[in-house]
Amino acid sequence: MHTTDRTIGEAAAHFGLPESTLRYYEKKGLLPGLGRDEAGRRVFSEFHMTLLQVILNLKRTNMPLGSIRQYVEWVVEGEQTTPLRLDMMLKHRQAVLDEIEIMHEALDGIDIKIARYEDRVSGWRKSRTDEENASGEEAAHTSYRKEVHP
Amino acid sequence: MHTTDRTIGEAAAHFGLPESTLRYYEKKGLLPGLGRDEAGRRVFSEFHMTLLQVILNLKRTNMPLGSIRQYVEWVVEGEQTTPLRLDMMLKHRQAVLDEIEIMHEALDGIDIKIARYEDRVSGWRKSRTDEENASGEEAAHTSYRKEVHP
DNA sequence: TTAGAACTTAAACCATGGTTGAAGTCAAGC
DNA sequence: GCTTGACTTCAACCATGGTTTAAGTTCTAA
Repeated sequence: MHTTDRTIGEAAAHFGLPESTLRYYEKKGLLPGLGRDEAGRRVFSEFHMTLLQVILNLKRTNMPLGSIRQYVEWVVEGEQTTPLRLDMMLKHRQAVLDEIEIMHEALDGIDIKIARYEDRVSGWRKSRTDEENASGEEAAHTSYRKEVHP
Repeated sequence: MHTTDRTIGEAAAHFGLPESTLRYYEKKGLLPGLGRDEAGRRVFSEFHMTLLQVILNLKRTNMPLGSIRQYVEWVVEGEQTTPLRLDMMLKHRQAVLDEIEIMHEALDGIDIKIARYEDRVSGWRKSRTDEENASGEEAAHTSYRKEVHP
């Protein structure tokens, strides 16, 4: 039992997670070899704290818990799994970069909406007289309303 | 019934989604006013195709269906909801940018692992004689194995 | 006119990622 | 010695985002 060991409460506070999540992660095999003290309480060693940091990095990039578990199993198996881990991380990195690019593209569509809404609102400020300035989606919307409430 | 109208099969093919997902979206209120033909089949108008494109942009940026539904309801309510929609989109855009930044930071941690694994593998190629070159995580891993299998 | 493809509904089912509740144990301070 | 807080287990529950299944209808083309 090392001085750097932590209780579940301390580990949870450190990472800003509920204790229930850490118990759940252990149950899911993400924290292999997590010890217990004489009273049966979980002991988070420095290794497990480091591992948790890695797990959270993978989670924040949307790796499913099942894949994280595979990765952790390879870590436990030792250095002979290095090529497997390297391959997994390289693929994951590319998947994350792809995902980020897709989000950027989707953001472009959202920015167009923002621009249209800002124009509309500032148009309202310029003149409250011309009530008919629908365009784009709103035109489609109007025609939809014509069809449904003719 | 317009010439640009589509069946559920055509709409699904257009967006690369299963038909079941489109039915599910309608049930969840994401496709208000979706019509039926004489035989009771869904009719996807141009408005609904445009709306679906917007829905998918929001989804690809991880907006929950419940929020998308709120947005769609505001679209149906008309132009007086423009400020609400603008506010929602601005907040969402910032949330997406934040999320992308968090992913980039997590990627940095992953890149460090990749570098370590690549070093290790190329080290193996340089000399197969020195079997003890553990560092970082692997050192922690070793000490963990000492604790668990002493 | 009959088979097959394409659609319909409602309800059940599924995976993921947790959260919550009940009932109990343990160590420390009053 | 007794309460209080921090922990334990196990099972049940939950939300999200669909997918699947069963049973039935309808258009299309040979």
